[in-house]
Amino acid sequence: MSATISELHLSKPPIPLTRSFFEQPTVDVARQLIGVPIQYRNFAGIITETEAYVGQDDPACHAARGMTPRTKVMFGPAGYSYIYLIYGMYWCLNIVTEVTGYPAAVLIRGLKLDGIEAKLTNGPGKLCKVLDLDSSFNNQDLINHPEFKLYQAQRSCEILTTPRIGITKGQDKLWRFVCA
DNA sequence: ACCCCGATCGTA
DNA sequence: ACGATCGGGGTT
Repeated sequence: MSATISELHLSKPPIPLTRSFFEQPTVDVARQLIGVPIQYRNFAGIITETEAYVGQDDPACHAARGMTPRTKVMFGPAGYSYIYLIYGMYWCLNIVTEVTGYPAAVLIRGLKLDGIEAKLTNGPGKLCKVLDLDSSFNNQDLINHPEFKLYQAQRSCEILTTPRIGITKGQDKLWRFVCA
C-alpha cells in the first residue's frame, strides 16, 4: 500500500492549524495554506490553490462595500468558514482571516484529494461540489470542527504567485497562489 | 419586491 | 474566447 498524497504532506504527529495561524495577514495565510493537508469527512488531501481577499480597500473583496448579511462572517473571528453562492449555481469556500472586525478571507480554489481526479477539484465551485459543501456549511468554526481538519504541512510545494482569477477590479494584486 | 450580475465552468 | 445559467445580494 503506497502513501497517499495527504500522508506525504502530513507532519508526524499531525499538528492542527491554530486560530492564530489565520489571524496573520491574509496574503501570508493564503501563501502558507498551499500544501496544507486537509481532511473533511471521508475526504483527505492537500490545498493546491488559494486567493486572498483583504479588507474594505480591496475592491474585489465582497466586504469592500461594508458589512451586509452575506459579508458579516468576514468581519468575524479568524478560522471560520465563509461560503457564498456565485453565478447562481456554484458554492465557494473561504476561511476568514485577521482580527475580528477586519473583513478578510482566503478563497480555497483548488485541492488534490486522495483517490479523486485532480480535474474534479481544481476550481472553487468544483471542489465544493465534490465535498458537498453549501450554505449549510457557512460560518462554521474550522478550528474546532469535528469533520473539517487542517494540519501543518511537513513541507510545501513550489508556489506560483499570480493575479487573482475572475475579478474585474483589483487585478493588480498578486494574491493568487498555486502549487506548481 | 425585484432587478442585475457575478471570487465559475465547460465547451470552442 | 465566450455563452449558459440562476439564486440571492443589494438596493428600491
